[in-house]
This record gives sequence, structure tokens and C-alpha cells, in this order.
Amino acid sequence: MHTKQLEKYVGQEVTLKGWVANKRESKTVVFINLRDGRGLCQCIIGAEEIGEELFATAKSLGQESSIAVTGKVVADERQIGGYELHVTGLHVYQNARDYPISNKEHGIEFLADNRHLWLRSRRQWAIMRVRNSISYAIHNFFQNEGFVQMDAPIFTGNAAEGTTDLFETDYYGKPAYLTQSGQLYGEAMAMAMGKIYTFGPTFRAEKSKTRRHLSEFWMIEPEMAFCDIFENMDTIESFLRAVVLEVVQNCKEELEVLGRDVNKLTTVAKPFPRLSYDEAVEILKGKKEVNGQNSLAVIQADLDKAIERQKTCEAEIAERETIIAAGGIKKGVINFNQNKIDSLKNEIKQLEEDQRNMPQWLASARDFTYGNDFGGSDETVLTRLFDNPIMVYDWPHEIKAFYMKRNPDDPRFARGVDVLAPEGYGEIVGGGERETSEEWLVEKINEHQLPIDVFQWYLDLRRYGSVPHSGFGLGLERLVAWICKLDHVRETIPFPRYYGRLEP
RNA sequence: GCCUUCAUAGCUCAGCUGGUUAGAGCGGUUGACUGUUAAUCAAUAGGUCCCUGGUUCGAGUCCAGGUGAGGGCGCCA
Repeated sequence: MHTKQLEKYVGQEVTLKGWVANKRESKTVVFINLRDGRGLCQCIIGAEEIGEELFATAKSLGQESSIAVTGKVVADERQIGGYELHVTGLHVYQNARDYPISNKEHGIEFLADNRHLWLRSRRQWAIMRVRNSISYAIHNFFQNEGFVQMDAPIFTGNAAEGTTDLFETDYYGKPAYLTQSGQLYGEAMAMAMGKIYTFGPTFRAEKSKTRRHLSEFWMIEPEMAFCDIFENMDTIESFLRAVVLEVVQNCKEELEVLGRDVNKLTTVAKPFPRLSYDEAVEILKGKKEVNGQNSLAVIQADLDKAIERQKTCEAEIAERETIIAAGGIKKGVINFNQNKIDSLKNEIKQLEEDQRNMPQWLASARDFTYGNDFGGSDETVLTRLFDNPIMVYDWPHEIKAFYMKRNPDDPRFARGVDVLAPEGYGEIVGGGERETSEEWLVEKINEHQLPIDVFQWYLDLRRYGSVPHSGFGLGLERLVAWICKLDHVRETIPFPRYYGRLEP
């Protein structure tokens, strides 16, 4: 029996088991918001119905106490979930004391230290359910399309793209690295199965302190035989579309808890814009408009808006401070105003940070050097003009990995594709068509100064039945962050690992 | 690695240009109140102002160094 089944038991007596999410009490009645992992249900405990002794127990319950309550289900539109329980019986598993996370705001460091408890909070509950739903939708899509799921090794001996950003471990006396991609193994498996996908952890020892990096994250890497860059982009597009729409369909309540505007997500039903690197650079530098909009002008307008907004916030703070200073008002009114002032001050801090960052983004976009990779801020500027994920393909071959196939019509370019999510979420997918020629690959491996020996097995794939093939890597946490519209990827995974964070 | 912002009660923060006993809200405790949605009201406890050194008659406040954290860049998904 759980809170989502209550509608079938209106008027009947049921028992719910869960935790005390919140409690309010008066002389003869105690209200408990019971949390059971599925949802919430307010339980009303009246002194007369339950008896003096149990009522005293109910009154003494601390936040997150574990209990079982028995009572009659009553429909009540005002309640979360639409039902409440009129309690006649109470069993206490544990009466918890001093639960550290209150219903007030907390700082990020405190919450991260208490991640094991933070997961019980309503927003985190919603995020974890969306994450679960995304995983399920991903498997659904690939399984329906005939892909075979494979598990790539986590220990690797070859430091494929340089050792600096890999975690080194000891493997029976030899150095081994935690994988930063299963792609090369995926290619081998695709030659055996036709179409495969990996779904597993990935490790990067990058000392990044940004809202879109983790040291340990989950990546989904499909690989398809007999597939070129354009078929690859078709797959990426229908894949993302299917996953997002399925999640929007299945997580209505969760997305509502998160305050997510789902109209910003359902746009994925429309085709994704596809831009060549050259076109993207033109747009980024403000030399080419999109739907009559100039990228630099739009960011400049955002910056102006931030300045305006700060002035509005400051004026409102001054106004509320005057109200408090005037005196002669109730304590509740003072609290209300002080809370407003606090949150306005927080907003100003964010706005000030925006005002420090955005001029840098503008300068970076304006002065962008053709031939470079896009930086995080360039992605933000570029995607600001679109309401759907965009696909940027045909990159200068120098900045792409050694295994990327060169464009046969224009060898300056490699057939890579990056998918950039809207709303500033940046790169969620990176992929491309793979080089099929052993000769070209060897040349590239040497060019990148990589040890040729460890790639002999990889070159075998080009020696025995080499075929055009493509694939991509999807960052699960970045997808979760975008779908949930979160500030930071560290909220997208139960126990995030990022620079400086190993506990809990 | 670089740039930038910050560190005050269990939590979230205020503390103006240095000046007596360091403040608020939440949370805790005690009490009031039949229905609250972060309830409300009253009372009450709770502090090595991150660390080290310096300037000064006097430092939470200024300076230097350190430690920790937030954000941005690089790197990437």
C-alpha cells in the first residue's frame, strides 16, 4: 500500500508506511506530511480518535521519523496528491531527532555534505525519478531499434587521448586507467552485432569547476555499422526526440515539482537545425543572423536586462527595508519582508556574476578564431538563438580525435557532430563517422603521437571487413540537467563525484 | 593551471566609512491555539566572527599569507 494507490481506497481504512516529511501541531490535532517514496499524504491525527498516549507520541515525532499510520482515506482537493488520511492507529519504527535538513533554504556545500539525506527532499526525489525515466527511455529506444547493449571495460591499458585527464590505478603492478570512453570497444562490438550501445560510467580527471562537469559520469555510446555522418545525425535526432517526449509523458508530476516548463521541451518534435562548423562560426561572430536575430545583440540584450533587473531588485529591497524600519507592524510581516529581501539579495549575487561573465562571453564570441573548438561560453551564445538542440558538423580535422573520418569532398574537415542543447546547457552529445582506412588511421595516430602498439586490435577492425560506421556519446547527467532545467549536473546523480568531492 | 567572488549561531544570512555587552529569521527547548500546508504568537538556550601574522589606543570590519568553498575560462559529455 502506498500513497499513489489512495484513490482506489476512498472511505476505506488503509495503512501507509513512510517518513515524517513535515509536522504541524495544535492542542488536539497533529498534521503529518507522510513521505513514502512514491508521493506525499497528509495524515490528520486527532487526540480523541487515537487516544491520549498515542497522541502524545505523535506530537513528539521529529522530522524524518519512520512510522506506519492506519486510517480512513478521505478525498480533499487542497492536499498534495488529493487525499488525506484520518488516522486511527500509529506505529513508530523510530522517532528521529535533529534531522539536519530543514524546510528552509540551505547552501550547496551543506547539502552536498548531506547528500545521503538530501536525496529525500522533494526536488531531489523528482530529479532522481526523471533520471530513472530517462534511462528507461534510452533502453527502450535502442532495444526497439535492434541495438544490442554491451558493457565496455572500465580498466584500460591504453591512454587513448593522453594521460593527463585520466585516473591512474595499479593493475597487478601495471598502470591502468579508468575508462574515459567505451567507443573504441563499441566499434569492435558493432562489427560483431551491427548496432550496439554502451550504458556505463566514465571517468575524467579534469580539475573542472563548472556546472557541467563531473569526474565520474554515465555515458551512452551507440555505434552503428554501415552508417555515415548523416544517418548518424538522423539517429541522434530521433533518439533525443523519443527520449525527451517519453520523459515528458511519464514524468508530469516530477517536472511540475521542478517547475519545468515542458513547452520548452516538446519543441524537440520539430526538426533539429543542422549547421556546418563554418555556418556556426558565422552565427557566433554575429556575421549571420538566425530568424532575424544576431547572437551578439541577443547576449548584449541579456546583459542589459540583468543590469535593469538588478536595479529593480535594489529598489524593492530599499522599499521593504523602509517598511521594516518604520516599525509598528506584525512580526509575521517583518519575516515576510526579510525573507523577500534575502532572496532578492541572492538574486543580485547571481545577476552580478552574470554581469561579470557575459562581457567575457561577448568578447570570446566576437574574437573567435576560425579553426578553434567552441568553448562553453561560445556554445551558450550560439544556442541562445535556437529553441531546439542544434547539430554542428564538419569540424576542422585538427581539433577532432584521431579516429574521426575526413570529409572525402573537403579534407579540411572531419565528420564529427556535436549536439548543443538549448537554454545554455551546451554539448550533450559528441559523435561522428569513424575513419575506415587503416592507412589514414595510422597517420593520425602518429600525428597525435599515440603508441601504435596498443591500437593494433583497433586497426584489425580496418583490416578485416572495414565498413563505414558512426556513433555518438551522450552525457546522461547533462541530459538530465537540461530536461530538469537544473543549475548543476551534480544534482543529477545520487552521489556526485567532482573535483574536491569524494564523500558521502 | 588561470581569472573572479566569498568564509559570522545547527542552517540561511545582516553587521555601512574600524569604536562599548555581535544581530535577525529558521531549526531546538518551554508554553498558547481544532484545520495547518516552510502555520502563527510568546518566552528561552545557542558564537574561537575559517587559520596565522601585521597595522592601530582599539579589528568581525583594513593589509599579507594560508586553508576551504561558489562561479567563469581551459578541457570535455
